[in-house]
Amino acid sequence: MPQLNGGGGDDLGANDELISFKDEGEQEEKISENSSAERDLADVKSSLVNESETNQNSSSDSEAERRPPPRSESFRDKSRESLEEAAKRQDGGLFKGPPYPGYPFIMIPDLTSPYLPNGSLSPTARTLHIQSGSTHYSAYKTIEHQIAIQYLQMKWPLLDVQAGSLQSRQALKDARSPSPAHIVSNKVPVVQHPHHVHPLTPLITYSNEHFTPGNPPPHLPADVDPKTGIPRPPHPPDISPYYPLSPGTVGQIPHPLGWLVPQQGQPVYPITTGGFRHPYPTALTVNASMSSFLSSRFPPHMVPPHHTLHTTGIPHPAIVTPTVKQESSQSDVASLHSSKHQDSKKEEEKKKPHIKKPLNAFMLYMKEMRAKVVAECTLKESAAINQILGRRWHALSREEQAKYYELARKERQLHMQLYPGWSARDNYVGGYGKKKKRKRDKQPGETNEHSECFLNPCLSLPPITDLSAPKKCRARFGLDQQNNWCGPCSSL
DNA sequence: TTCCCTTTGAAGATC
DNA sequence: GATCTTCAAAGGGAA
Repeated sequence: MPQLNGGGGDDLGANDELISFKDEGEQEEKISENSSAERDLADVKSSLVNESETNQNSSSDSEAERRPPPRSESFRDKSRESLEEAAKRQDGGLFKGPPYPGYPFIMIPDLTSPYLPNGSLSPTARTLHIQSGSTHYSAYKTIEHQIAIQYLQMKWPLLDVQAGSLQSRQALKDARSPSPAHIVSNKVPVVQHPHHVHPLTPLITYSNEHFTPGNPPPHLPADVDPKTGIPRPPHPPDISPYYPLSPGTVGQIPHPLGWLVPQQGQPVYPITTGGFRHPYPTALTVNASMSSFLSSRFPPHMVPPHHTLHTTGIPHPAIVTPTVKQESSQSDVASLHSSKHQDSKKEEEKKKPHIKKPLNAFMLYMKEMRAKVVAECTLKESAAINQILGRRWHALSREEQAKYYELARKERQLHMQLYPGWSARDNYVGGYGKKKKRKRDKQPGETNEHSECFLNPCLSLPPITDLSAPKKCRARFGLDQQNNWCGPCSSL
């Protein structure tokens, strides 16, 4: 793992971000070997975390020591080189692989949520089933599969997938099959953490609808983009469980990390350039090299105002056009009472898309795990859920967290590629120092009336003693578990 | 309708 | 460099 290299290679590039790990020591390792329930493990780990936090000063394995030295090389320049190289390969008709091997850019909706409705991990989510077979695909899909294969090989060396082989391609295809038949033969289990879904498992997020074995998309040869030569199927009305695109709104290119948000179906970043129309809006996605390649050829500032939209004209969730309040005759009144400067400023603000910040590791983790926590618990309030997720985050192993840090790093990298001039400051409402919302300041050592709150019955996590709002117990336990409320809450 | 809550991490601003 | 502030997601709840 990168964070364990201690200044070694930086292939994964996440070692500069692993900061939240606590000294869990060998004890945790032993505990991890114990295959007891995840909740118990989380409980112990969380306890260890708390303990280590209190003894942080005495710990020789400080965060600073774990944190590898920052990268000396300009990551941006490095990535740009990779992108250019990838672009050249694409010009040649084939590109061997993405510069960011962490992106398969293929989605399987039915695997993106590995948890059963009751919150348990589904068997199919633990094992990637590969089935042999034969079929023929277009050259485009072959490229996509090669990318996926290479990605799989890199991420899961134990996965017996060979690029270029019909078998592997078919395996990939069949892995997306909704049919239980794909479980029958040539199963290739993927090593995963015993008590957590491999964060990258959802990367194999094919759309079974598009790649049903033996059912090649009939629309493939029907529509070919005259510019790119890439088959461009019409957008089936029921094609996307993620993108509420109307028929004909083809071309939205989901974010490579869209698998992380399968339920919301929100690709994080749009391709701000036009001209590229993807034949598989949901099943196959363009990789970072492709998107960045396009972005590099058509930088955002060269894109007319419609760059806040996809080529389809569908605004991307990552770009939120500032909502302009519809004031009746407001324009007339405003024009009378405001200066031209103010008008122009407002217009700029209106036109300026709101490019959201890239998600950090924890945000990515939250997006993936929120549904599970909601399913496991009866909680509904996000504040309470986030508390649980925060504790679970600390309970994650280093390796598991490292995956999210790596993804977050790629998020930032891609974001930087797509929006070179963007700054987090752009999203500051009212500028720095002018709080948009005032947060409640916690006084250190502040005792709260919720210290009576005890073990969370949902997650078996250590007691949470920093509850501060009267609605905490209600949020945490729900109305149907008022017997677990603390005294003050019960008396409310 | 808008903001708060709540979490962690990243990034910018300030001292 | 340390500290502070804001924002990113989420959705119920409060104002």
